[in-house]
Amino acid sequence: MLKLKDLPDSKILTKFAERYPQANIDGVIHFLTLLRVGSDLSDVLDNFLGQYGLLQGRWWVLILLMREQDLTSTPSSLAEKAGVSRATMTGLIDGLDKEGLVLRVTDATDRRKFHIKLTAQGQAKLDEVMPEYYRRVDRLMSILTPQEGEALTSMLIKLQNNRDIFK
Amino acid sequence: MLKLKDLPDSKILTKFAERYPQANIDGVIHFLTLLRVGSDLSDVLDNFLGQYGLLQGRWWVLILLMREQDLTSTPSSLAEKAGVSRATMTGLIDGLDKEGLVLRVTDATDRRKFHIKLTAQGQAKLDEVMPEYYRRVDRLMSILTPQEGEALTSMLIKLQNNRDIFK
DNA sequence: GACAAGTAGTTAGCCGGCTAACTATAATGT
DNA sequence: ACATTATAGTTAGCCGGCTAACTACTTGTC
Repeated sequence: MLKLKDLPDSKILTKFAERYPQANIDGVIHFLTLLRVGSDLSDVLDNFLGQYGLLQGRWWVLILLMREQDLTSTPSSLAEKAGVSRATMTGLIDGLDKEGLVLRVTDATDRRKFHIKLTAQGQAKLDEVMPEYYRRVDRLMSILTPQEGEALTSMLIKLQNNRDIFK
Repeated sequence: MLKLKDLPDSKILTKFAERYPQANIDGVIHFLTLLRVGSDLSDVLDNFLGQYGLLQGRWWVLILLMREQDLTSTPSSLAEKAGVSRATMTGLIDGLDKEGLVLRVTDATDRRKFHIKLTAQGQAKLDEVMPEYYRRVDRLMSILTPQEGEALTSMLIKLQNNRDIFK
């Protein structure tokens, strides 16, 4: 991804505008800024989680399990909720299982299925990570006023809902 | 990445709030929404570029070259501007070179260097992609008013500049 | 109750990032 | 001028995604 500081200056924009007169420059800048900032913040989050031996994928699995009443879910359901393929979820669960953070339990009535359960160690890992995670997100986001935060999310969701237009 | 529809509901939030009382829930939702929408829009862009045999990495290289006065730059400079490692840039240039979209020219005075030049085919590829790209970005972003777009970018840049706080 | 169709999970192999280590060359400092 | 340090680019190998193909099992239909 391009870096923010390399967003086009006016001389370059003119060159592009001559060749591609239909361009809506402001829209492009807003679009690229969104991609860039999203990607950078994602990197920052991965970096933070890495200090605890986690990455976004594994961390989500633990959180999704903690959300469940009985701390249990299935690979398919986890994949769907985490927004990754079932194949990827197999790998995530393998890793978490190996580290003892989750458990694979066979289903008595449907032998195709597994139940994935958050272990005490898994919960302990979350208890280690989450307070610090919340603290840092709070510090990051507190640069925006609550009203700005609401406005930001509302605009993002508009774009999200509008994204099929791009296809 | 988690899906938007799986942002926590109030029952789940209560559970998390009890265990992690320091959490600023609104901040977390704004943060996660930003990551999610950024990632989804990035996927949409890749998907679009894929229809032309490009991906974000390669596409950026072509654009960065077109920005140059003489359509020429060096691998290091391209890597820096595109925000990827030099190793990754080697691979991107390999691919573009093989397809005839760019050219590697040796430097007469410094034999460590190459000059990477956009070829006529490379320019033609951009001429094929860019008008449609601008059209689609315009359609996507036009869901926001110009004022909203400005506000969005201004907030994103605040977050971007604040991200070291996360480390 | 047998067979077709559907579903859960895994495996294999690809892809585009990354870091670290390497080669070649240039610049610097004593 | 020569040794050291720095720089440009590449290579090797890792990692976490993906899709497609596969196995095992269940469901539904005749």
